[in-house]
Amino acid sequence: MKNINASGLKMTPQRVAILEYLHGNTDHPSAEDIYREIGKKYPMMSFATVYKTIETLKNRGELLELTIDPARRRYDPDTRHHHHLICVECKKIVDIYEDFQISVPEDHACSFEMIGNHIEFYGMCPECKKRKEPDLWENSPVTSAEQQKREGANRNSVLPAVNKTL
Amino acid sequence: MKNINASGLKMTPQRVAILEYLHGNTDHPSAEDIYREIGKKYPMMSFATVYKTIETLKNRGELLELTIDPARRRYDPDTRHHHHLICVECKKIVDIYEDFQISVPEDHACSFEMIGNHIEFYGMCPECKKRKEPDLWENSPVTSAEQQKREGANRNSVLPAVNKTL
DNA sequence: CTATTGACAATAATGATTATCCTTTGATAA
DNA sequence: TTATCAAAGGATAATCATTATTGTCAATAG
Ligand SMILES: [Mn+2]
Ligand SMILES: [Mn+2]
Ligand SMILES: [Zn+2]
Ligand SMILES: [Zn+2]
Repeated sequence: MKNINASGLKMTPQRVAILEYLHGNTDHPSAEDIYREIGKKYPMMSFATVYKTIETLKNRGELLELTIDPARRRYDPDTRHHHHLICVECKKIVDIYEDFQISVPEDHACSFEMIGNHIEFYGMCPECKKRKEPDLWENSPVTSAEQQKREGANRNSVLPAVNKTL
Repeated sequence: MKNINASGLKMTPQRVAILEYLHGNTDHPSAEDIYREIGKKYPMMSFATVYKTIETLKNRGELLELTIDPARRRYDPDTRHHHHLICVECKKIVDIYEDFQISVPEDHACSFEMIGNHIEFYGMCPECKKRKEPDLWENSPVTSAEQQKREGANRNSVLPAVNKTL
């Protein structure tokens, strides 16, 4: 995501805003995250413009599309090779820059020509861990509202497969 | 995915058909793949039934939802912990059962409680490799139709991020 | 036999993403 | 500076996958 005004693409206020928002951002935002955040400063911005700019940046190799969340695509302005640790509860994503030297043995690779890899780590962030702890210490039954919320969060879970992958 | 009629869930012709299709299947099919295939034998089957059955199986822990393909969800009846190797060209997915013993060092894990991980390997399958080779040996310019097709395939690529991840 | 329940099909609704269409604007050079 | 024009933006319609709703039916309990 280097410099704000890279060569070759026409700079517009909208693009500057998106690039500024993305620059150094480690939140792995969705298209809507980008749209919503920038909308605060530039309410006239169209959602279509966000999508089109994302597409442009992807094609230029300046933005990665993460396929971690089944509900929506997330984007990563850090195009260096790295991995991700995802909170199965709140869906927070943190970068992992370890180099894991993994490689598939020839005999298991089905003659594929290897290009790369990406590891998704699943876990629970400290905040979510704390938020769930109380249940273990309370003997009061959860209210139906709380239960509802919890089930809902689970149903829309970013990582349904993940919980089972363990 | 064990026995067709596991305890607890009512067996119906539709479910039997889906379970039979899924049993031992290593294609990681999408909901539509399942619907289309089963439709050959049972044309009266509803798409909604496929989705509901998928949901049921997921909840029972007998089916994993893969978030590998940004365009659609894919399902895996093999719930054992394993990884996947994906052809960036044709999107074929093959299972990798190696145990990679990877773990994030404490100081990089942001105090997350680790739950699991999943590795996506990217590569090109032998068939796709062969299908692309000719270009290297031909000096004839590609036709606009061929070019179009190639770009189209790239635009809709299952793994746009992947090519860049390298 | 009748009520209950779970599953089905049909179909509507949602939500994210993409496409279309017309207007505006940034960059270039006369 | 101004004319030019392709690129970019905005509004909005269309798609596509997925989810929700509704009425019907069949198996089963009582
Ligand atoms: Mn990242
Ligand atoms: Mn698999
Ligand atoms: Zn969390
Ligand atoms: Zn292939």
